[in-house]
Amino acid sequence: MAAPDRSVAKKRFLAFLQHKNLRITAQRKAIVDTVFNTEEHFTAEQLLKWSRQKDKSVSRATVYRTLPLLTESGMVHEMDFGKDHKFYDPNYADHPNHNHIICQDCDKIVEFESEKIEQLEGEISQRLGFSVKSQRLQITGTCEELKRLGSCKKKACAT
Amino acid sequence: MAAPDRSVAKKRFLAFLQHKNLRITAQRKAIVDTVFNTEEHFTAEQLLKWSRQKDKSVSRATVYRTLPLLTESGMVHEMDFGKDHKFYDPNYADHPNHNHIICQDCDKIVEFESEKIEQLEGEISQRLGFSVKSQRLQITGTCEELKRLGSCKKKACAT
DNA sequence: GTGGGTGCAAAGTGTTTGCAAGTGT
DNA sequence: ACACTTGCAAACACTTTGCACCCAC
Repeated sequence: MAAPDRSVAKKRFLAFLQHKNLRITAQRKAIVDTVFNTEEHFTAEQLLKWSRQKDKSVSRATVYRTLPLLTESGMVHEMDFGKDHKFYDPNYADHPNHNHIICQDCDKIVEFESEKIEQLEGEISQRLGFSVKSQRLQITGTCEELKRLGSCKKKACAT
Repeated sequence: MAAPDRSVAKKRFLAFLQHKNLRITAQRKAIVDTVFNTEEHFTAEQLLKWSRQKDKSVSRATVYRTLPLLTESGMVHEMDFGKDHKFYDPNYADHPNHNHIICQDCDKIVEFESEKIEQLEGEISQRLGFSVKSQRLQITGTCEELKRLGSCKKKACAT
């Protein structure tokens, strides 16, 4: 449930592989299935764990070698919040310009889109003599839960 | 030249140290002088190099141990653009809410402030149930030089 | 059959830390 | 004096890579 048109993104990625004469191996299949079956942001390590549940032969190296392909294809976005590991976001096929807000306590990440902000970004970049290639607005804050309860549910659950 | 009120930031930082019962050693002095004598963004490694020009006894470890103090004091901001190392920005004493745009080729970083964006950020965060603690808008793009010449001056010079 | 792909373990990279000696206050 | 600091090098965490075998096309 709650599965948007992820299958489209998946197909696009497989096409991307073929187009580059890259092979669709069992390991890549497991990784790709995993990526496009979740709507959550994930880390390399999580992806490894999840993929291994589908195919135990998936190695860490293959995950790390596949991740750049996923981002290169545009189907997945790499996000660096300054934490020790990067997060990957499989929702870029549908929403290529969304932004993120992350709770400083529980790492909860919420996505949002704002045309106004996009527009402002464009104006400012132009004024400064840049062409925008990508943008990311990261807001760090405390989510309501944290404010009210002193900490977030998610923190307790996040293993 | 082009030295704003950096001396103020420096004094504030030294006061911050005293307030925490931390000592003003020769090494810290060299590091702090370096930080507040530049208006450029720098990396840990650059800071080490520059500081050593003032005091050869400054070690990498001390730089890495001092950096968190600088950011904790609020006088310096840590920025993670997803590159392999972090950048530090000594301009936050004056402009606590500025944003950055970085050239994907030459790493040139330009700062800008935008009240409108700040305002939008506040609105959006509230709607999503967050309280903003800090925000950073990072735009990655190509600077005019890169577009016109195929690469940036700065890249050639950056050693 | 062949060129790309894989797992493994070793190597890298930026950053952190344990320790014994040193030093501001 | 005492607690904070330091440099050094070893340790870390995440990611990348060399290599010999493997397999999708």
